[in-house]
Amino acid sequence: MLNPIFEPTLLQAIATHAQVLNYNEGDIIINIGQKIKAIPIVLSGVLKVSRIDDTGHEILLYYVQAKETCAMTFSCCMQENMSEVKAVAESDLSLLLIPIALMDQWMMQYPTWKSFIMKNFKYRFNELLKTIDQIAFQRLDERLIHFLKTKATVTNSSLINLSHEKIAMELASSREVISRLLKKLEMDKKVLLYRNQIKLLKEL
DNA sequence: ACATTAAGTGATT
DNA sequence: AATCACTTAATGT
Repeated sequence: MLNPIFEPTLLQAIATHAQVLNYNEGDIIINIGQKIKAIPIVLSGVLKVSRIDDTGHEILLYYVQAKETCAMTFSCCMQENMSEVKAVAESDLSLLLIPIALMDQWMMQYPTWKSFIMKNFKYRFNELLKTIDQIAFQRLDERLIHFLKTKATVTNSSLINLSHEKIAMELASSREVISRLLKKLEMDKKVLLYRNQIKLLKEL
């Protein structure tokens, strides 16, 4: 599956050094403060990366999808640092784990590895800028709509199985506020609300 | 039928 | 926009 991305010799190196791990939906892959010992590449499924503040508030940073890797890992792994973020399996997930010890060597040895890392870094950085923009400049209702939309694309379904409480957590807001915003969206025929479920309508 | 959890609402900061 | 206190509705046992 990684064939078109990496050169043959690198694929061999991956085969001998990397391991594949499978996770179930909801599994915590890494938490804040844990040591990072490998670079994860998503083979299938979706990985959610978020930050947690000291009072337990959570804020969604981005999703990592198939053939992508988590750029935060790079900034952490250079010095064998602790993770600054929390990563959770958003769906059933299959990860290719590459020991960080190989990073330096591979960067010099394999051009396709280097460009893969660079490409991901750039993409991730842009995603982060987007979420910063949202938090800084957009109102919460716009953030909520954006969240619902990306959630829908990520799960490939317009039916979102989340409580208002969970959504509030992801957006670092509170349940009541999310409930009221969703209620407005429902009035505008943008969504349908059920218990633990939200149906997105095409008007959104 | 009852307990538990999700969602809705008004008031307050 | 967040928090509190309270109500109402849905769901599990």
